[in-house]
Amino acid sequence: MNKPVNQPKAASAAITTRAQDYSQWYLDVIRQATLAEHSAVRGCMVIRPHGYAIWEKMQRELDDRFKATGHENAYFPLFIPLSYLTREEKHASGFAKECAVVTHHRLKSVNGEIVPDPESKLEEPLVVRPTSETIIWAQYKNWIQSYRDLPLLINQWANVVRWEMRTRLFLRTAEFLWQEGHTAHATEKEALEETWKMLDVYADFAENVMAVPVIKGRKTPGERFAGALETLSIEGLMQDGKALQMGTSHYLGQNFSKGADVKFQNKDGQLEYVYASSWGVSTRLIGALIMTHSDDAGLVLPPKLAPVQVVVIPIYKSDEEHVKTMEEAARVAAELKALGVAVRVDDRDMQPGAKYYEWEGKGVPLRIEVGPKDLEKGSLCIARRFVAEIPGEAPDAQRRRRKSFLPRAEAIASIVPTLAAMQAELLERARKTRDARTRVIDNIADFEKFFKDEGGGFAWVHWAGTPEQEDEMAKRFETSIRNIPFEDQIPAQAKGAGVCILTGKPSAQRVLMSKSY
RNA sequence: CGGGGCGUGGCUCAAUGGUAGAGCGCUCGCUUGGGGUGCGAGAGACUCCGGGUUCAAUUCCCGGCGCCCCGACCA
Repeated sequence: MNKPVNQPKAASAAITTRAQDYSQWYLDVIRQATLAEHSAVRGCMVIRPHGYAIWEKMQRELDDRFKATGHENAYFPLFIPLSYLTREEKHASGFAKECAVVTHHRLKSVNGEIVPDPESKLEEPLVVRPTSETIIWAQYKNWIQSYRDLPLLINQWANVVRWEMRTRLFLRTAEFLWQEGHTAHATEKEALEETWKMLDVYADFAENVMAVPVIKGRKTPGERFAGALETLSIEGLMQDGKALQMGTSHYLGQNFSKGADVKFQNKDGQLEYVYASSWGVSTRLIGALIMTHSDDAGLVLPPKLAPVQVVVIPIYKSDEEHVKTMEEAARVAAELKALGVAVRVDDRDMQPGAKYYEWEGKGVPLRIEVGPKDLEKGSLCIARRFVAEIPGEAPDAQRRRRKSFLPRAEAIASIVPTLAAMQAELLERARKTRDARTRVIDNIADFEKFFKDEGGGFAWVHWAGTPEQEDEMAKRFETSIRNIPFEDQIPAQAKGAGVCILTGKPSAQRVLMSKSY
């Protein structure tokens, strides 16, 4: 008997910039936190309850912001007649390669095999919506006649399907959940204002709810939404140095109103095509959340998005202790609930340590331990999911530092402020991580060094190249222009005019370049 | 769609041309309980699908499907 012993695999690989390891780490966090998994259906994802609860929290926060800016929710069909999609040529060709198409409406048994009934072939194929501009504007034609009907500010929460070549949980799945806003306006100015306003809503959500710092800017023409005159985006930087587009807002001009023939009569009695915007964010944001905050112990959630903000764990030996600590745990939970905290008591028959690992993996920000000693002293033990890092610190030392024992009343009173502090700390931490991976770069040699030797990140560079030269950069360095940041997004040391990093031609301002998802 | 890797209990992985093992998880019993207690018993796999070679295929070959990495693609 000289067989090698199979070592159980560590809970997660270390966070690293190597693509394969980072990808494995990402999947490990998702599995450990039970957020989602692959479905048997190609490229599709099953979102587990914990993952879905996070999405629900995101929905609520976003929805509040949409309502506050005058929007209403509605719902439109899943199926788009093929002819609708082709009314806007650029739009149609932009999505042509990734559409799921329904061609039959009935099944039939042939030699024991169930197949689409050839006799049930649809006269016109139906496309499963990859986005809803066309079907919504077909409807808007009936809703809009007069300037009095404008602006029309509608949002839809829905699923969409894009048959992508390569999928990745949350980041790019064949089917995903999102919201899409579709607004109609009487003037170009108003539609543009809406486009910019909703990008601000997204940026506010990303930073103040997700605790992910983002950079707002305009996409280059090549990266625009198919059919848009202008596409704005917010871009975040993940822990492996790759950028993630976290939300987009499009100015559509009159392209879709012309395609669907939506005209209105203005105050002067003249017919005019309506101006449009559309904007959306998706479950991809959950991917951003994972890749921004999580660590080797699993998921880290900002308190505002944690379905469980505090978990209370009773610790006991005897039955008597069990009863008493459970009573106290229930009291603590009730008091926290009254303060508006999402709290859960974990009374499962398990070792306490095992529960700690499990809830940490799920990203719960705070844990309260209630043991016999606490009952005796009138205290509580509060453990944080994360603390500021001290380089080189041993895991045990950090673990000790994460716990604090406080008098009961003080402990209860500290929860809400501590959650608020952790929310702020996460944003601060993410900002530092991002800034440490951000460089102002003025020549190709430094650019190459940054992306090939130093792990890469955000590069502020001057650019005056052609689209072909953008492709050249992509081939050489795997980088692209994430966006052309707004003036107020540019850090002081990156402001001002200069010369293009590739061509040496004059450039008015820097753009944001990086590798990306 | 091109290049590479992979597909074996729920999870992570071994092994083998003669129908399979481990760790973790799960169930039961005792034990333990402020960071994954320990011991014992038990359940759980037609080795991704289809075909070929062979007396014999989980293993070798071909095709398909799926997953991971790179490329292409990605409002």
